[in-house]
Amino acid sequence: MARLPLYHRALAELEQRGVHTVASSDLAGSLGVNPATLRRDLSRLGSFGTRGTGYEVLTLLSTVRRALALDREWPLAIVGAGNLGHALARSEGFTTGRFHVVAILDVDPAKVGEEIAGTVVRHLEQLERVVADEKVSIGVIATPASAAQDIAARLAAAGVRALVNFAPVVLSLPPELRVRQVDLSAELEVLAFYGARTPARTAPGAG
Amino acid sequence: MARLPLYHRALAELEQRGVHTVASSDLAGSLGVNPATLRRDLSRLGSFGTRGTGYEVLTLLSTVRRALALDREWPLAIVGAGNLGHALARSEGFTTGRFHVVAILDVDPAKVGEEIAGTVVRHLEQLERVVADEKVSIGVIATPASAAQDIAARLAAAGVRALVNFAPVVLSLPPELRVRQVDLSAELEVLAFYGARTPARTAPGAG
DNA sequence: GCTTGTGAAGTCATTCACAGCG
DNA sequence: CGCTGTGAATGACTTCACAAGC
Repeated sequence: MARLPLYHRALAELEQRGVHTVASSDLAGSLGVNPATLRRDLSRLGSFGTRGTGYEVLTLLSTVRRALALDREWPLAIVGAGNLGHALARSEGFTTGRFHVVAILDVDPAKVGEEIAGTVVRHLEQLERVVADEKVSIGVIATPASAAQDIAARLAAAGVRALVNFAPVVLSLPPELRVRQVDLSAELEVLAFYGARTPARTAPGAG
Repeated sequence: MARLPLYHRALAELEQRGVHTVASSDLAGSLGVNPATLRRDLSRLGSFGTRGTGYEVLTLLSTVRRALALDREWPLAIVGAGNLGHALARSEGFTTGRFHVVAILDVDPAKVGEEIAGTVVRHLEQLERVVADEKVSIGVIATPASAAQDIAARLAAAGVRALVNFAPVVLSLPPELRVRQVDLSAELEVLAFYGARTPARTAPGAG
């Protein structure tokens, strides 16, 4: 369920603000989602709202958190210590909450030994050992496209169960491996596609 | 059509390799897509293959390229020169082909003046001017979540037509603006969700 | 014989709309 | 009354399957 993280974030924010209760229409509205969709999503979790009132923020938050399995630790390994690898290792998303970067790997000897956000870069040779030792469950591929398939296969063989792939290649892997593809140029290209179709807007301030 | 970039990449690669002709089943197979889906997608572009033979790579490539509007220039502005902004400005996806980073903006005076991949960081104040002067059509938001909505609104008002948002917030903007949301922690959370449901795999090498 | 292009069927997700409950 | 939870309706997209054409 790809919308759960969205709900999770919104609920965490409501909790911060001390809100106790929220109606599906309010929560959905702030997220640009149809209220019925939200209610159906939540009903999958078996979660109970109160008719006439809405959902209790605290209860719902912990239900969603448990559904997302954010009540346990998820050790990450980042492969590729280039621009992107650096940025990811330091990024809030990859260091906040239950995700922890436990290893960064690279082939380049010049990068090995470097410390990024408290983690020392190790040589790619050690991939299998690191995955086993650190019980890495999610691998992050931030290598050039040419290396990605090989790295993915090694991560898979080493026992990793899920991958986030930032390299612009379609990975072929055993189907039990969960893969999320994040493709920066594809995002831009999709925008170009639609942008070309949208009539040009008039200058700043107009309209 | 979110699959076009995929086709585009695969076709570019085939062209590189000097392949002249390709069948839908081959192209689709290498991309993990159903051949019928691929054929239907391509037929939307009005593109013609040859029955019994397949598609001519060169023709198809240029058709797809034109459909993606990659036959014109797309000037980008990156807002936020933190870890992610740096990485994006230097990343291949953002510098290759028809996308060009024409401006990088940040509030932090310490960052202003710094040169990243040939572009000098300017102060956020200049956003409106830069968008107009450089005819920026796509804005990239790489700021903290707290700043994103404000920046997005300014970019929109300044005349930008599409946004890629890396900040973990749902932006509320006029609907004629195309927005692509890229959310790193959401990707991880989705994997955690599925990962928790998959039975644990046995140790490396087994299976 | 091989592969495209596409009606028709099938699948999955979203949304409507309302009964049921607080 | 208001809001949830959910059958039923809708809609979007995918896939099948085959006639048409090289």
